Amino acid sequence: MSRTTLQQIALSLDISVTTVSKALRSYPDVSKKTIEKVKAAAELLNYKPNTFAVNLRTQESKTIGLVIPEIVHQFFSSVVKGVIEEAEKNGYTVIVLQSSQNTEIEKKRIEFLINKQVDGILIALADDTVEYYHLFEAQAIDLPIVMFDKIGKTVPCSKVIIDDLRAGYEATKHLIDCGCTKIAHFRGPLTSQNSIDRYHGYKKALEEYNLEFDESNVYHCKEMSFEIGKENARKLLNHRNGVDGIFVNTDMIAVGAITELKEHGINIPEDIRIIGFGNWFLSSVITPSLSTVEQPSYTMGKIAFNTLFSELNKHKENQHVEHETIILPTEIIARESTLA
Amino acid sequence: MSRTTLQQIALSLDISVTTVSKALRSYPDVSKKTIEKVKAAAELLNYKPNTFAVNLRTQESKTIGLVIPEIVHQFFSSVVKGVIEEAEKNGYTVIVLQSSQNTEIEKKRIEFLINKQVDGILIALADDTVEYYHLFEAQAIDLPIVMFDKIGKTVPCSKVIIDDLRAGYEATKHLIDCGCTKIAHFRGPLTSQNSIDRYHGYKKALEEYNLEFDESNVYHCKEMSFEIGKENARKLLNHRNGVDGIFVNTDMIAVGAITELKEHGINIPEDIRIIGFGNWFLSSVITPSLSTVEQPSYTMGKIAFNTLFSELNKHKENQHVEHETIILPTEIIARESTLA
DNA sequence: GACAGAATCGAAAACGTTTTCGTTCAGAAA
DNA sequence: TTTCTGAACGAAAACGTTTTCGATTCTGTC
Repeated sequence: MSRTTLQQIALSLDISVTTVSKALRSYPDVSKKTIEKVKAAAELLNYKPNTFAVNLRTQESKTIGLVIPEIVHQFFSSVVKGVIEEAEKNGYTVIVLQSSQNTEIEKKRIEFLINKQVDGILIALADDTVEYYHLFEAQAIDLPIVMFDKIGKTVPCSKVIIDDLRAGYEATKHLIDCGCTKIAHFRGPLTSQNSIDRYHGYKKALEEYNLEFDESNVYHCKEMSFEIGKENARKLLNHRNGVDGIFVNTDMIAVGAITELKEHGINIPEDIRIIGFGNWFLSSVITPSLSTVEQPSYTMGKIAFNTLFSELNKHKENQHVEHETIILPTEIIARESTLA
Repeated sequence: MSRTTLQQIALSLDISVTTVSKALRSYPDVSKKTIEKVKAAAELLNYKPNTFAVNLRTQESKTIGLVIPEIVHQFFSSVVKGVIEEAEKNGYTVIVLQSSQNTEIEKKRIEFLINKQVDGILIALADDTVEYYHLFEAQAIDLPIVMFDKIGKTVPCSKVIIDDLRAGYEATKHLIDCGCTKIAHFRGPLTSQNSIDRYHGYKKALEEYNLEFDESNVYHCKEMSFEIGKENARKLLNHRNGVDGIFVNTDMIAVGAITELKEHGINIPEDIRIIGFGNWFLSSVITPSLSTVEQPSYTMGKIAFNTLFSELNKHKENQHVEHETIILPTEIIARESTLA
């Protein structure tokens, strides 16, 4: 009752294992007649190649690793979906791992994938990752890496991202367009490239529209949680400083902020306008609904896989791979929280 | 620059490959001295066993498959997290696949996992799965299967679930306790075991408290979406029938319903009280916040993996495996939408 | 010095493929 | 008849482990 092997097909047709293997792969040096015979027998005996043996022989696993900071996360789970679907179409399997936004764990995950002998790695860095030795180690043994969303700018590999600076600029400009004159920013972790760029976009918009930039109106969120949003909203209320608009680094934080502000009797958007980032589902159903920046996740996953896939193929042909950086578009979604 | 092999360690110490292999696995028939020597050399040469070869030799992959209906889904992504973490602790890798709530795709996924030669399968069935031939096929080749959340009651395997009937009963009872006398139910797909059981729990509660059961107050949701919630809320308003409470099969549908009801000027909880199911994060931040049934997801993932893990081990020892059904507790979370 | 028994090691097979390189054989060309 | 060509097939090595079983060495005992 065990799996059919080439051996068994060979025996049943009284030919060699070699010929069976070649027939199934349609080698030119086996006659059409035997090819048909073998394929029929394989079908009949329900032959499925033994993955372990194939892997050992070909030295590849048709498997890639996908490392993300968090799994229970609308953006990342959506990326995962895109990657998995695209991988499936191309005969690849994906191993999903999470770094829990922690460089040390991220290192372990990479090492795990190296040991598992995956063919390539897709990764969105943890926010506190500032050194890339673990990635270089993978590259040293010729493992192709493609980064997405949370990248290290100095790592020599392909990248799939959005233009966070531009998006931050647009979000801030949206508040200005709605009449805000004193705009605060809830920024993300200091080492997160996304957060840095969105922050710069925020500053750029203020400058361009001749609004005063005041460092004390920038609130730091060490993590992307609802609680942090509430906490910073409280700080802002103590300090206030005439703020009439807030550009928040992430929807989840913005939702926390809105909740806290409402509890303190602040009217949104009348007293303070708010725009978030990411266009999470929950932003559309809270009261008031949250304006935000739509950011592609599902397609980012698909594109990330496909660039890795093409690198894998070039790699197999020993062709030179040119690293590319793909920038996906974002879009302002205006809702109640920024009504003019 | 390629990976170190047992061969190379053997050569460097002038002993046989056999001894190296045995030393690394601390066989009793190799001296302590050589064991140390070998382990030191392995460390020095940065030896990592070749997974492909190990798999082929041992005929196991230390990999399991996990099939869920949807990845971008708070409940299931949380299960995934639990499974992956527990797997990692025990040296297992997990391949995550989604069935998109579609039996045909589910069959393909199972077949894929069989071909990939995973050691076991964890699955939450698609809602429209009513035949289990694809699962029996896996079991026929001795692949252990553990089902969770969305199960087929007649499949002979271990299961990790909640008591949906009881939870449905409790949820309905909660509405009754809050003073509702005419309670509607938004039920899920007709073939989903969860939905069936919750529906029965609903009926049981009505009976026990002598409230009239009226089939026309049961609204059918073929899928678990926000839109379906709005749609059914609209139907309910047309029909109304004096309904003052709704037990909704899923938080997402409940949120859609609340949104629609608010748009029609219905006050919640004054006019109609609502309780959902699942305790999704968004339920706590919408207005009014949604009462719901807390349902373990992360722990369900952990426990599901662990039961599969123990079956895998028994399987290896050729021990008989006794199938068990583990029922995890649920809890009513009372919020604004059911204030008395 | 002989010998039993324990301690230590290694040869070889096996897992199931893929691919290189020969071999065979029929028929064509000489 | 001999030689050559090309089509069709197969033997064997290789991928890197693990494990069985036989061989060797060592220890201590009489």
